[in-house]
Amino acid sequence: MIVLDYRDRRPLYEQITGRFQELIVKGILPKDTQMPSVRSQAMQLSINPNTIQRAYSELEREGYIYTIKGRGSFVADISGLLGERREEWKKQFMALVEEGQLLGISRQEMGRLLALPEPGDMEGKIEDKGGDGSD
Amino acid sequence: MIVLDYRDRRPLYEQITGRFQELIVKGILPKDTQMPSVRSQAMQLSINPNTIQRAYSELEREGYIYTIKGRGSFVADISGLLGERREEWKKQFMALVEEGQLLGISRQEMGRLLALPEPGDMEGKIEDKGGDGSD
DNA sequence: TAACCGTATTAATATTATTGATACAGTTAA
DNA sequence: TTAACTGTATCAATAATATTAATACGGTTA
Repeated sequence: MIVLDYRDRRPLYEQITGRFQELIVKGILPKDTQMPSVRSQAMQLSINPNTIQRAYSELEREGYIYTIKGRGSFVADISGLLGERREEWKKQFMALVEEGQLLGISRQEMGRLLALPEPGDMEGKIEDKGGDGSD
Repeated sequence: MIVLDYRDRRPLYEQITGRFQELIVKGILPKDTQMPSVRSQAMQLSINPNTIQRAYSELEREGYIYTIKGRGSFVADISGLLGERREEWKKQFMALVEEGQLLGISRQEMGRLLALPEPGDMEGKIEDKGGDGSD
């Protein structure tokens, strides 16, 4: 199910997380399927169990799997799958905040930007029958 | 003008770029002021000229200074740059905020992210006594 | 108890980032 | 031209970090 490529620049645990993400997203590993145990998977790939452990930790952090200590790890319900995107978003956000500080924009000022409701921020789900009719 | 802090986790060249950015943004180093030469600045700080060179490369890439080979490096005109950049930054920021909201991240949560103090966020090592900073 | 599960801690190692040593090239003035 | 400045490029030494492994620990189940 998993194949390692030692010509790949990426670290082993990253290859493994990527493969499992693919298998899970494609539905090949459905919700609640038990993942191979860290030891069996490690033995099968001839690497250290900790490397599998790290891959699984990542997968869990990103919401792809869940773990029951002593029992095993299982494929999570990814119908939402927002976890990964949120993490990526946070990274971007923090980077942008730092950049803004170099431009002389204080965090306080950023907070004010957050507080300002934007034009068109009024929960656009409300059907406004008196609108301009566009859309 | 520049002081190194060896207790600072950040690399030397990053400390240096940060200090100069501050000095330039605050107007202590006005437009067209000649920067200290890489060698003199290096000697003054007792570090390798290459470290200053790297800092200057960064500053130039970011538009804070310009260089004339063989003559020296000089403070660039940042009057437009800063306002322009801030506007651009705000656009990016608001766009990212909206994107985050689509991912289910509330503005309140974003505010909490802003509040987190970062490692190495303690600026203020520069002695700014209000002098004109000429040298 | 035994045989499985995941997890935490620490160390060895590989990779990358940072700084330094040195040589090269452009500008200016004597 | 030479001499004394300027920035720049290349490569090596070293510091910092990332990656993997060795090992021991605690939970679950039959």
